[in-house]
Amino acid sequence: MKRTDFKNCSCAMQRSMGILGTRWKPIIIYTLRDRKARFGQLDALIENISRKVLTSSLKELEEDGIILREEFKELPPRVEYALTEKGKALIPIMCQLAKWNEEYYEEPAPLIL
Amino acid sequence: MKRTDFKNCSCAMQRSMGILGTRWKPIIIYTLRDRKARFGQLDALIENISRKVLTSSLKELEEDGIILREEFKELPPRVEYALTEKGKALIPIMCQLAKWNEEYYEEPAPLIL
DNA sequence: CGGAATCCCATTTGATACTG
DNA sequence: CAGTATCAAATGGGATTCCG
Repeated sequence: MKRTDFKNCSCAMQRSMGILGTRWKPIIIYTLRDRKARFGQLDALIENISRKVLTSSLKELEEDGIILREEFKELPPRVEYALTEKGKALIPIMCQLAKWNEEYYEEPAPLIL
Repeated sequence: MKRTDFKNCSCAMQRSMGILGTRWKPIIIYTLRDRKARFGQLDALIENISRKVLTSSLKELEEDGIILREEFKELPPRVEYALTEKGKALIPIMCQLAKWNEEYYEEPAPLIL
């Protein structure tokens, strides 16, 4: 069963995971919680993400109605990504998820070299 | 970069995804929100999950301090899984995630065959 | 600048059968 | 019952190059 098939499951949680159940998508949404951002900005803001994953994730999130892609016909080209209402509804949830980690996170012991 | 490497990132959201950023783990946690459950119960309650994925997910969630595995020395064997405090702290978040989907979910058009 | 295209590897997920 | 073992397949992910 592929992930996107989850979207039509009878369980709401499974449907949510059909949209969000990857490593990077929640991070992208979290990054857009308080700003629009251009492709290059997202690439810079999100550590370690590759352009390919960023591209495909943005496309899928757009298809799922989470983000909006706005293309300006300029030179050099400019594209801005922002959350839709449906996406904005996820902001508090994403923030709680980050906060949850901070509350239970234990620093890894520093390596002595 | 593998998912588990996320756990030591500087970004709290990335660290959360290092623990939860898969299809099935949030669903497992959600299923345990109001009950303990045995392995077989989880397998039955969670539609379409395979035993292998269930096994490995439970093991990792235990390592990450999200769930507790209690093994009873009986015959036939009995094992119960329950959320830890750290895991319980995720319950409201998981519930909001399910609720989010219900609010924005549109029934797929029925197929006419 | 914002991708798309290509190539390739790693990880995740899955089906099935078997075991203490 | 609660897993393992095994094998296979899908998906995710990354590096690099190219283009309008």
